[in-house]
Amino acid sequence: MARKNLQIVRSGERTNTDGKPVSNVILLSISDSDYSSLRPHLEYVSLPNHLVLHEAGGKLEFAYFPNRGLISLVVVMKDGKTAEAGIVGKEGFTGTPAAVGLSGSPLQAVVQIAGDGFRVEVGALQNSLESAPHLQLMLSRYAAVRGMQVAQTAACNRLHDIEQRLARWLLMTQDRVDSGLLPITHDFLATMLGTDRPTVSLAAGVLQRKKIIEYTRGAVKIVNRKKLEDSACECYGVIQQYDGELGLK
Amino acid sequence: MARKNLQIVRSGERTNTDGKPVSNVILLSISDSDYSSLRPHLEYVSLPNHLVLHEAGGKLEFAYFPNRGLISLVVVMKDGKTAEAGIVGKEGFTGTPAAVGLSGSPLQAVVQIAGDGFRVEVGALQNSLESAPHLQLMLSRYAAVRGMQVAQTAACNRLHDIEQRLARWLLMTQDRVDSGLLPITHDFLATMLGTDRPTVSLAAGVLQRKKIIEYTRGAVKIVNRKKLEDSACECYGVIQQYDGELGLK
DNA sequence: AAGTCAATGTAGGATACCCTACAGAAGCGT
DNA sequence: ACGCTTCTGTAGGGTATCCTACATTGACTT
Repeated sequence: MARKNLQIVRSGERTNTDGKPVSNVILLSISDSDYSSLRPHLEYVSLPNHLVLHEAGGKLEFAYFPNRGLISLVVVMKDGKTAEAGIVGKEGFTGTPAAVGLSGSPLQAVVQIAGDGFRVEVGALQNSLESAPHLQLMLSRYAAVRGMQVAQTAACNRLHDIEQRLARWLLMTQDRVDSGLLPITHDFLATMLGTDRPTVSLAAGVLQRKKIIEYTRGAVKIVNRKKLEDSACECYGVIQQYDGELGLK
Repeated sequence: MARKNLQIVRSGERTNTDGKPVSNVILLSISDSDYSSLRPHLEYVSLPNHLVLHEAGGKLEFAYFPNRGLISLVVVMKDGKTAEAGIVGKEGFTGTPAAVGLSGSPLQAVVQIAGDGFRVEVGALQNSLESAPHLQLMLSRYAAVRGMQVAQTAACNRLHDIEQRLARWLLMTQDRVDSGLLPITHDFLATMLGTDRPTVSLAAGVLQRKKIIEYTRGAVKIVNRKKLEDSACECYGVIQQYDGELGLK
């Protein structure tokens, strides 16, 4: 059983200059030389619940590479309505526009499930990229894959009902946090799914009565993953497939 | 008034090896050296109505750089339902995944308004990119901007009603075809907007009675662009703004 | 001029969802 | 134990839109 520690040792193979271990998949996957050019600029940060990393429509200051936890990318309308356009876990990073020299983003980046990670100033990232072609490619590639996922989400938002979309969201989230217990309220699910809280409670109630999930105040537990996949729309499979193309999963 | 021709002369400054003039904005904006590495591979193609350039979920064979006309990127569900995730005119190109070394795309690319343009084999494009860093950057940047537009669309699909979305679509389309007369049927609008044909006819009828558009069989004419902008949701403005960040418009 | 096909007009029922409101329950601090 | 806040349960009316079906119109063919 002591062998289990092997994995922990591996994830500690890379650290930032403060000695904080890296488990972000992109940072682990790039070449040594590319990583070393970025490493001096990696600032370890904790990512507490509901922290807003970037305001919708604002200038990008930092790119974030999560180690753990989940960041949601949310479109915020003028009337306050919201809908999620993408989620980022340890397999990705936020601030994709910065990776191609753009300075703003219409998306709000908000911590949906607490965790930690590293942040880099956009300017420092862009400097590093000039001498780090492999990193450049990995970031562009991740951005392209997430673009496809967002496209699928766009159609899903239009064509599928709340129960399917809720199931899809839970599955995607579980994939990114490696846990069947998701600390999330109905209210925040409503923000993500672009609906209101009672509608979420209704849909969650249905899934709970089917013994697929269980939930209490502020946490959803996935009880029967198999059935949850059956409840989700095909969009989950499509998105998962293009995740796989990254070779990150 | 003869000076107006200047623009036409400019758009004829670049040609492919067959002497076909280029008016695709990306191809016109890149450096001479980058263009010359791509030029031998540019095959002139006409883009007739409803031609499918790429099937949803298939391998990418060609990237397309439109001169004129409009290409829609459409998500197709298993049950045949569809929703548009993005549109490409002369300001862009299709095949964004190919630009970062990926081979597939979940999106169907279909000609929505006839035109013409150039296509390049994905392999040839990827070869050219290695020695064309500026092109590489422009393609990645366009992909990133379109990603933001898709994100806005995703939220719009969830939060805004059919009349607003129809208005937005008409505005975005007019921006890309430089014409107030759009050859498009209600049926295809339904495919784009992720709804059914009667719903489109209803919404179009409302706009027509308000003297904002006029339509006959297979064509929509924008009569009052100002009012059309008032009818659209804020998403149009957001998308337009990020178009501007490219400096392409 | 008739025939054919594609595009649009329209209707009526079904339904999912939105919106608001309020009640109950669980956690948290004092 | 108490009060306060947050979270969830639930209801009921209103509405957009979906779905199906059918009529009508326009364009093009023969």
